[in-house]
Parts: sequence; C-alpha cells; structure tokens
Amino acid sequence: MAEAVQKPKRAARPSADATRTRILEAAEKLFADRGFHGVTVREIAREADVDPALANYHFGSKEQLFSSALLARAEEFMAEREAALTACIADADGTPTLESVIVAYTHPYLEHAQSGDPGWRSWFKLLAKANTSPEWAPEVFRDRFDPFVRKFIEAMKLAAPGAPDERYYWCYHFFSGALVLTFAETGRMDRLSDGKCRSGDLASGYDLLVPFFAEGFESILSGRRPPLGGGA
Amino acid sequence: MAEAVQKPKRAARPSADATRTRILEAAEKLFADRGFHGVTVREIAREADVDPALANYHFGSKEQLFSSALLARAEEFMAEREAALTACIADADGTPTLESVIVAYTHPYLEHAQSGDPGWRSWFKLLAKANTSPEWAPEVFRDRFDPFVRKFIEAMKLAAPGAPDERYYWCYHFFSGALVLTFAETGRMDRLSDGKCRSGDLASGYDLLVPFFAEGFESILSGRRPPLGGGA
DNA sequence: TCTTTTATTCAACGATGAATGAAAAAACGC
DNA sequence: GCGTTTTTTCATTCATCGTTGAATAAAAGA
Repeated sequence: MAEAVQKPKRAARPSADATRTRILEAAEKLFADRGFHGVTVREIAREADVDPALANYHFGSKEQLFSSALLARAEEFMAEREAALTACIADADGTPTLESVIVAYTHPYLEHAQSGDPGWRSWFKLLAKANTSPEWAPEVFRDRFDPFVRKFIEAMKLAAPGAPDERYYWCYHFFSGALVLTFAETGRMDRLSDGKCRSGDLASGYDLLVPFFAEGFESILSGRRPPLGGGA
Repeated sequence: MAEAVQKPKRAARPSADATRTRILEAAEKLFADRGFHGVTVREIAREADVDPALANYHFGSKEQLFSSALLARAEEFMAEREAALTACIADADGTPTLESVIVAYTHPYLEHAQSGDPGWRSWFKLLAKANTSPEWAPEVFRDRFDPFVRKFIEAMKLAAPGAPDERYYWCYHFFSGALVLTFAETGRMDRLSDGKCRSGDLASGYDLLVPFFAEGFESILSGRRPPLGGGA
C-alpha cells in the first residue's frame, strides 16, 4: 500500500509534505514521458531536486511511487466525474441522453486540460501509457478506475436500453481508446496534417469527439446499424 | 538504419538467418509485453536461446533491434492494406463508401489475428505500446505508417467530401485510438464485464467496430451532427 | 531543556544494464 | 583441401540500477 499520506498522529515537519509533492510532480512528469521502466529513481530525485534516497523513504519503492503518481489525481478526477454522471442522470429523471452521458464522462478531461495546471496534461499522458501497460499499477485500475467505468456503462444502459450486453462493453472500449489517446497528445496528428491540426487543441478535439461517439454509440445500441457479421 | 536484411553479396550461412528470426520473434514478444525499457537484451537472447552478444552482432543495438521488430511485419501489413484501399477505391470508381474504406483499412488486422500465427497478435500489442511511446522508433512511424495513413485520409475525403480538413484528422485520430487498443487485447474488457466479454474475441469486436466508426465518421463529415461548440 | 520522532544526507551495497573485442568455430568460394 | 568470410562464444568493459543502513539534522512532545 502506497503511503501517499503519512499518518499524521504527530504534525509532520512542514517541509516533508512539500518534498513528497515535489517528488510526485517530478514522477508524474517523467513517468508520463517515458513510462515506468524508462525513468530512474535518481532522475526523478534530480528533477525534484531532492536526495535520491528520499523517494524510497517517502514512497517505499519505485513501484509504489508510480502507483502514487497515478493515484494522486485519480481520486479527485473520478469523484468529479462520478458527481457529473450522477447529476446527469438525476437531471433527466433517470433517462439521460447518450450525448449527455458522454459529456459527463468526458468533460472533466477538457476542464483540467485547460485549467492552467500543466500537471493534468502530464497525468493524462501517464494514464495513456498505463492504459496499454496495466501491469504497472493494476490495483489503481481495479480499485479506482474500473468501478467508475461500470457506472458509466450502467448510465449507457439507461440512455439506450435493450441492446445485447456485449455491445455496451465493446462500445465503451472503442470510446476509451479514442478518449485516452486524444488527451495523451502524442503529436502524431500534427505531423500527419503538416501542422494543420494540433494535438494540443483539445477543445476542438472534444467538440468533435462528443458528437462522433454519441452517434457511434446510438447507431450500435439502437440496432440502427447492425454488426457486420462477416468477421467470423 | 536497421539491418533487418543483411546484404546477401554472399549467401548467408543457413543458421544465421534462423538466428536472426529467432531473436526477432523473441524481441517481438517481449517488447510487446513489457515495452522497450522493460526488456533486457539478455532476456531476449535467453528467450531466443542464443548468446546475448548475437543480438548486437545482428542488429547493432537494442534500439535497432526494437525498430527491426516493429518494422518486420510492418512492410507486409502496410502493403496489404494499401492494396486493399486501392482496390476499394477502384471498385467504386473513385467514390467508395465510408464503410468500405474502413473495412479496407481494418480488415487486415482481423485476418492476421485469426491467421494462426500468434506473432501477429504480439505485433499488434507492440504497435499499441509504440503508439503511445512514438519515441521508441520514430522513423518507423514516419516512413512506414504515416504515408499509408495519409492515403487513408485521402480515401475518406473521396468517400465523404467537402468537410473541413481538420475533421478528417480528428476522426482518424479517434478511429486509430480505438482500433489499436482493440487489437492490443489488454484484457481490460474481460475484467470490466466479469468475463461476459472477451478482449480476444476480435471477430466480434471487428463486427461492431466497423459500423460504429462508419456512423461516427459519417455523422461528423456530413455535418449531420455538428461539433459541440462548447469546448472553448 | 531533554527525549523522542521525523526527515534528510551520504556512502555504499550487490546486481545488472548495453555493448565490445578477441578468439574460436563453421560455412563459403575456389 | 585452403584461405577467406561470416557467425558464434566468452570474458569483460564501464556505467548505472534500486535500495539500504548508519549518521546527522531538524522538529515536536514532555
């Protein structure tokens, strides 16, 4: 268990919390850029301008440091999104539109990306890397992310009931792949479009992403567009 | 430059090519599972059952070995897809449907995943990891993947002309995020659905993915569903 | 103030990383 | 077969990894 928060039975020395924060921020940034194995504890310490031994002192191990970095913003992020989702359902008396559910799920990404705190953009990159390397912090996915995703899928069922169960999961899967990649800002689009399109222009991406996936979800879940049937 | 194929001015010793192949296969598998920095050259050599020095002898460096592993199947894969795309356009006299373009782009994934050669499934995982860590082999993306993606986007313009340029890029971006994640088989869906849905059932995923994205593309590119406009 | 707890520094530990160069072995052209 | 080239082995290069323990400093409790 990552000791992200030391038990404060006695008041912590003022600079200790600051040290932990500095290490976490450095870890977030470097892990986001180069992944778990691409970064050394010493690099993180250098970036945070602290002694290398402090990373282990405060977080126990490199693995726990990674988990702590991923977890740090996950709590806040998931709580916000869950509140948005609950409100979205309540506002619609239990029958929200697909688009409103997608907005509730997605809008916190945009908000934080534009919040002025660059740490959020790093964290989204970290999330993208962890998404294709779940072995780095499986417990964070299991305990923090998965439960919220299940609520999202329940909301999708409220918005578009009656489809076969597997379709909700596959549709979510497509959606999450696109969403996570979009907010990872890999810069690929910039190159492909010769600069006409910028990965960092997340507002434009968001404005297109929401209707794009609302339509995709609806066509599949309503059965308006049937599965191909030729894949077997 | 990765010497994926040694210049055969003299016939190579039979076992030399076999050694290279064994190293490449081991590298493909291990890099796919744990990423570039998560694997050591010694592990690859052990998996391939060869001396560790041979990896450097045949490929020059760990980085070139990674590039070679990513490149190995890329040539064949991209050529097939390009042929499919060209045929799809020609068959429709220059005005293909969105769905047919998506099928041409995507179907080779499914074919190889079901080909019985498990190396392809590893390679798709490798692709997914490289997709969020393009710094591992930037030249492969630039030289092999990007040109084909540009052709795909041109085909989308034939199928649904007249939309603002950026929309094609963003739509492709969403699509590629979902596609790559789907064929990476992370197993996340299995867990989320309590086993009701299997990541490895790529035929089912493909059958839903094609209509899902055909509809998403169409709604955005035709302007039937306008961008949100609230993201700024 | 004195004791206890918490935080930080510093110097190491053993293990392992990628890569290399020289020597040995195997296949080749002739 | 013989000389040449290609491939393989082996020992070793230097650098660095994550982590630890002892010593020191700073804060907090009494």
